[in-house]
Amino acid sequence: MSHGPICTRFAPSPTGYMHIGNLRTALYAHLLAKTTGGRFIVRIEDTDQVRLVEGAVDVILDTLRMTGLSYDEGPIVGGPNGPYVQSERKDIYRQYADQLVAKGYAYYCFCTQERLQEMHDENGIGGYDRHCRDLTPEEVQQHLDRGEPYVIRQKMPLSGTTTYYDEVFGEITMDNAEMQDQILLKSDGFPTYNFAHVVDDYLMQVTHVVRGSEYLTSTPKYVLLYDAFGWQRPHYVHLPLLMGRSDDGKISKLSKRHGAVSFQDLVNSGYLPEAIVNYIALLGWCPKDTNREMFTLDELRECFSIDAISKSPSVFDYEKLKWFNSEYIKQMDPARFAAAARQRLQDCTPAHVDLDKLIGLLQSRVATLDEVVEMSRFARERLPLDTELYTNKKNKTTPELCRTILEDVRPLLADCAVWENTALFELLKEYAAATERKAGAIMWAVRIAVARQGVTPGGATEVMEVLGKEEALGRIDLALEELNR
RNA sequence: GGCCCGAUGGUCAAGAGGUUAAGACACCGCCCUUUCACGGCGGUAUCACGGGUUCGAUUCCCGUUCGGGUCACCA
Repeated sequence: MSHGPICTRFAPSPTGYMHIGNLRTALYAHLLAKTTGGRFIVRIEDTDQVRLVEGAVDVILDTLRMTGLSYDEGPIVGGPNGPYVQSERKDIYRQYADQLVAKGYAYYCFCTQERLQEMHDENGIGGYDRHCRDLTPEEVQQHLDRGEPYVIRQKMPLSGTTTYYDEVFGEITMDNAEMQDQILLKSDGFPTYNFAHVVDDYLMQVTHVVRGSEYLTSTPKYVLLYDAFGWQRPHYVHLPLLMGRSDDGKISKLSKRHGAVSFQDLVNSGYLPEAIVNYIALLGWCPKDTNREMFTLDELRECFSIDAISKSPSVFDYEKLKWFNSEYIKQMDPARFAAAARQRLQDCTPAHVDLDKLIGLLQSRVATLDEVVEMSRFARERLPLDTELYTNKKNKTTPELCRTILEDVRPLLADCAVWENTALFELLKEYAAATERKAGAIMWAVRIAVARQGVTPGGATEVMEVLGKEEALGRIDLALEELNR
């Protein structure tokens, strides 16, 4: 591939949340650097003063910390080529923009925003007529003397083509005539992304630019900038986009309208960072020579490679994420799961409920931590019960049969000295044997009566144990009352 | 609309000039079982279309179609 150590960067703008597509970009950039023992840099691209969001940098850094995407240089930790926040590098960009103007690769533009607006067509697709491209130095000076606001634009070649090589997509060629004289330095003195990232990537010695493929067609403009400065172009690694399907079935770049698309959203609804990382790693990349799907970050660092990155976009599938998450929950250290579950349950669970037992039943049955709450509703309240639930084809139960069973079993349970799963199980089995009834039928009747919901975490005796003797018996009484009505 | 990119089941995907075209999720069925879940076994379903090149194309080339991206003082 390439010679010398690889250096990649993750350069998000602080929007206040970490989009899952951005996280995948960060992951790949991190992996590419780390598989080869290279450097990974984090740089904050906050040149849009209008869209600044308070605390947004923390969101980014917290996400990287939670996912384990460690970086060698970046905000707070610093590094040899800092600062790593673009708003703190304002002077640097101006200096390089001036250099470009002096070399004839950029020029001052004094056109008003109103004038620019007028050139946009009905679809808002604009063009700039290069009105100021050929202003004489005297004219420029006159405007400047009048104190008029200005921007600095890149002077694109008017003919010919520009070609660059992308590590994923191969050779990309664009007609120079397609490229606008894009703005490098805005009238507020801040650079645009188009300019700032080129300067920074050069100064920070980034060797591989990893980013989404939405930049595929604007990259020729950036390589022209490298050429103008006389800098060596970096390697480009454009990633296939992450897509979402909206209600009308249309597929497009994953965005908020597709649901929870930020890392924080997913974590808040009970997804584990490890599961999220594992899933998104496989969206657009596939390990060589293996069918394996479960990967820790360390394992990914060992087998990641650019040539296994796919070219075609992939649709984000919440079902598959859920599956990964359930696998990770099952593998979770029980104590850690218990802590997470307890946090969600303790405030809404009545005192008579054996929370530890309940949590123990839950771990192998939930796909997300949030499901812990929904799945234990039965323990929290006496749900409205449809008598038809007593009817079960397989166990051949009917409401009438269940009533008989419950009447029989109620005194036996009341006499039960040790209110514990195994003892209760034995008791009910003895009763089944004595009456020559199917154990399944007994269990069904009892489970429905005490849980009052069709799907429960655990069987009849486990449910009873969780509820405690008093509540369980109370519910059997209630069930009998309802069945005798 | 111009330009750029892409196309293997519903989704993620492996694959290769000759294969019974892997695997995973989802779905369906069966088994296990104390319900549910877990687990086990099995099943339905894919190479967008048309031309070439070739003994042979899903794989290579061209076109079409479809999908996506992009054309900002946003990144």
